[in-house]
Amino acid sequence: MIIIAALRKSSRKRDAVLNVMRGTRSHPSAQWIYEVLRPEYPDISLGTVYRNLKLFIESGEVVSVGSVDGQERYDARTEPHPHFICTSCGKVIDLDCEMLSDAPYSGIEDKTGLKIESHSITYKGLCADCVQHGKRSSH
Amino acid sequence: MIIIAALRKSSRKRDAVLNVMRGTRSHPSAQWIYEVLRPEYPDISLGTVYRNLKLFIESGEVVSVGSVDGQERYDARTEPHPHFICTSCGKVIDLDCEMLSDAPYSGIEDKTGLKIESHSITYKGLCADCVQHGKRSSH
DNA sequence: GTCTGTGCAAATTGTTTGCACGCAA
DNA sequence: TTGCGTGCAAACAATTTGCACAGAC
Repeated sequence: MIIIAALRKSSRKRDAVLNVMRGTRSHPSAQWIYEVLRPEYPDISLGTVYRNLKLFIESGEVVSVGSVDGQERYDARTEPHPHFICTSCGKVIDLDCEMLSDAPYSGIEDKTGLKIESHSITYKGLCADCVQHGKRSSH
Repeated sequence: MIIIAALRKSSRKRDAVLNVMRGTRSHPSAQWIYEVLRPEYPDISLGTVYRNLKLFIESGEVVSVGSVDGQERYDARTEPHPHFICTSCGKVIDLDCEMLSDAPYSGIEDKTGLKIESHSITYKGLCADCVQHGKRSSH
């Protein structure tokens, strides 16, 4: 599928979407990418962002972090790593420290008959900024 | 907040929503709950299901498992436990085995300044049924 | 010519909300 | 009476899609 990705690709806007994804640690939404690209590509459309994100997800170059406040958030760092989501401001932060060992798959699979392909760990709470500003969890 | 929940509640339909949630292990969507309740409450509306789910989430009696195929899925078992999501049929399964220790919070919090309030572990892949029937991951 | 990527706007879909009514205190 | 729970339908918002066109080959 890397081959497929290599075959089927390249256009200025498509590349730009991937570059934005790779150049940020903010785990963006489609809307955010759209707004970042508009200055340089004034005629880009949100549909294009969505279409290309979907392609990148199929090819494995981008991964979804889940949906925050109703918007899907994406990540171009595809090695599994834990995320922290601030329930006040919606910020998504990488927690590079402490990863679940990637071994337990086989044990679980043997017992359950499942075929596990990925896993994710997500912490929720208040980010440092929101703690400082006395924000409260919006739940 | 248990007190608040105890004060503000009780209506046949509201109780019915919570009972459905507590009586299933299927991690239902609002739509699913609605369809289960309709035989007994033919005039119940989807809005009521959503409104009451939101209340239960605020009171902590129900928790969201995340969104699967565009629909939010809920769980009345609120103690943290890992989930498996089948990327072919959308089934959500409890993995009672193997839970991340709940200790690491303080270590992470000290280093990062975050206030962690919850965490979740989610595995994705194919469930036993879909493996057997040769289904493929829809990604 | 064909094929692919795109803008645009319309359609779709899950969820929320405004309003009026009905019931219980 | 006041207040809360609800049905209903409209509103909303994120995402998808149909269509016509542009540009690469």
